[in-house]
Amino acid sequence: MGASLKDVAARAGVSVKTVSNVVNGYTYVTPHTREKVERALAELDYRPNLSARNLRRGRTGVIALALPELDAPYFAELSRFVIDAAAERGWTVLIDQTDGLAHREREVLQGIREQLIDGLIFSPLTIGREELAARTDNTPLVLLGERILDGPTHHVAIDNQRAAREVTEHLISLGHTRIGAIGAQENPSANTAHLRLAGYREALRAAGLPYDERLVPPTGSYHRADGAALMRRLLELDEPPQAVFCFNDLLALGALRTALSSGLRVPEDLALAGFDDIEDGRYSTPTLTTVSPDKGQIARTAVELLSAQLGSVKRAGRRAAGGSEPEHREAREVEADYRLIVRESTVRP
Amino acid sequence: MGASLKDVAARAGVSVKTVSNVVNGYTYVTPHTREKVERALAELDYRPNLSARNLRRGRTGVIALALPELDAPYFAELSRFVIDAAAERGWTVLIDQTDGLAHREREVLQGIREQLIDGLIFSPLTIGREELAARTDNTPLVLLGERILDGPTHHVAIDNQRAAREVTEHLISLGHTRIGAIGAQENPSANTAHLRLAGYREALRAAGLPYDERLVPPTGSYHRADGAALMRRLLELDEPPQAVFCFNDLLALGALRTALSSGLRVPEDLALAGFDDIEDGRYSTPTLTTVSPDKGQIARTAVELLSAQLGSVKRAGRRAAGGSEPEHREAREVEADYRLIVRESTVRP
DNA sequence: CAACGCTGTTTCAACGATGTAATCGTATCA
DNA sequence: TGATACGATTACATCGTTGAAACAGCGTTG
Repeated sequence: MGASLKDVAARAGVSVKTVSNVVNGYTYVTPHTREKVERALAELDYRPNLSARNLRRGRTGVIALALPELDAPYFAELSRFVIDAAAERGWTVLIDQTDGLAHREREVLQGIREQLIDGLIFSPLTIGREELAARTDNTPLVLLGERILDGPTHHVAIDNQRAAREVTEHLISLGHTRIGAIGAQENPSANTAHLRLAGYREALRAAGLPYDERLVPPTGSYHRADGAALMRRLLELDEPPQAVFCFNDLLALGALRTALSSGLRVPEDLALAGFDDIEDGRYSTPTLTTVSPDKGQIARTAVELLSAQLGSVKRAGRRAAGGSEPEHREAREVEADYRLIVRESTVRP
Repeated sequence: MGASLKDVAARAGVSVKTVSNVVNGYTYVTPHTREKVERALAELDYRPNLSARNLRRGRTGVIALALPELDAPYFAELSRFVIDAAAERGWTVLIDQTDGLAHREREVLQGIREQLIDGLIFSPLTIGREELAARTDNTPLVLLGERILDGPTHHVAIDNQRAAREVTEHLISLGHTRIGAIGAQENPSANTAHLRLAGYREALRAAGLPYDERLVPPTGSYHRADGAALMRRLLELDEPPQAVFCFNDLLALGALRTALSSGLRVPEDLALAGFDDIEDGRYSTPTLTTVSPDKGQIARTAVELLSAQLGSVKRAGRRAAGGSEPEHREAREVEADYRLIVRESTVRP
């Protein structure tokens, strides 16, 4: 397979290092030599051996993106943006699926792939503050979507609470007074769920509406099936809700399915709103009112934050003997943009 | 950062190689030594440096999965299965998005990541037989979904033509005589599209129905938007179809959206069928009749085929001097299972 | 008891690339 | 003309790991 620097050097009649210099754009090389080398490079179709280069340089050019499930559309869409943003910096992305399992998330944090990756973008589901603090691995890290406070960790997220509040206010503005929510979670580490719930309650309170627990059935996960099941429970109530805010679009699509097959008209009999703005929601019937986070911005920002950390990490080589104190750059919390998008599921055009 | 074998060896008071032996489960190590070493390993939290290991072994433990778009649900779902199957073998998956662009697909084939990956699973969209034959890189390769004949390439696919025929037969069996198809492609390399079209025509012919080109508008891509647009064109015909077979579920969901918002009832006024069985189609209203390829089987088979090739590739080391003839194991074509799943979009329950 | 064959461990070299320092050649200047 | 500076190239060590081979110790065997 691939030719090595040695092969190229032999062919060009120069030393290995000179070839290396040409490859790396070192300044002091005679045009004549450079040309010879470049011809040899081309003839042998030289490709640097990344393992070797990484071993020497202490960098791999690969970052990991750890997320719960690749087949949840939100994450699939986000991944695409992350991969694109990483590609712009010449990085390759490797994907780790945690399935939202605590032990898998812990493994990711502890750096299963430590030696293979330069950095980690992590969208946690169940991991909490303590686990994060207990992290010993010091691969640069950027968290997505979770606002885990007072940690020394960079993260990117939208203001979930405010967004949730706006959705709920929108439902209230339509005249609904009995508004349900699907997606509350009992796991105390499920930050996102808590924030969205808080936003929902805030809006109710501000409007002087009561908070009725029966309208907020908890769930463990956020798939269509959960949305469908929870909606069924809501419809069984003596006094079902007139509107429901689902904490993500998958839940909303599941709920929509239940509602429609129960003979309800949406939005006439029941208004439905989601969160995430996945593509499905733009083609469902009715189309889905939702919160649209700027996924491109989130991805780009995450990659930038990673890049910044990478810059300040000293080259591998021999680790500074004894120096074990973790670097304490302060964590940057970046707030990404979002928009409330009103569609047919809450307002007939 | 990470401790190296050297550090561990020093701590345990043995040679580096002995530590390596313990790490790699070499048999002949005294329980006593082993224990000492293991303690040191644990104390220093040793993790092998993969770059170094790979450099030495000529393997990286990473395979690439190249596909058009991660955010198309079919590919997202498939990716999850591939990642899982790879994980069982201790491999990590790196994802390459080609966007179905010919030049990106060519790059993938020529091995952009050559030095980073041990193997490639590739789901091409536009690449044809010639490009495949022109491939110089000899990283083990498995193709997905495309039946590119007489190439020396392993591949996994379902029998697209037969499946398409069955879908069409199903529509015919419902009594429809004017059946459209959405998803035909003009690009001669778009094998899958041609096979599905062939299956469709085969069914028509067998039933003695005429093939009407106007009912089969071509498209360049397979997104919801395309399905929606093409459906609009079909509905504008003097004599619109009574049933439409869409070559994938995204097209079908787009078409469904157009049909419903045009006031048609599905399936009463228009029957719709898709292909791929993505989760969206199980929660749409109506739910979607579709062909369900066994994605798990496809993924596992692809990984197995790759594994088999890897086994027979000689360790890196110095490439056999001069020996440049490509190995000619014959290509294995594996046919994966699928099922026709009839749902509400063709038959009211 | 010498030769042999095990087990257990070590030494050495090598994978391919690159940083450091040394070297060589030529032009410049006092 | 000899010292000096600098441009261009090279030798060497090194990153962390592992295969090959050597070696040491000890029990067997003819």
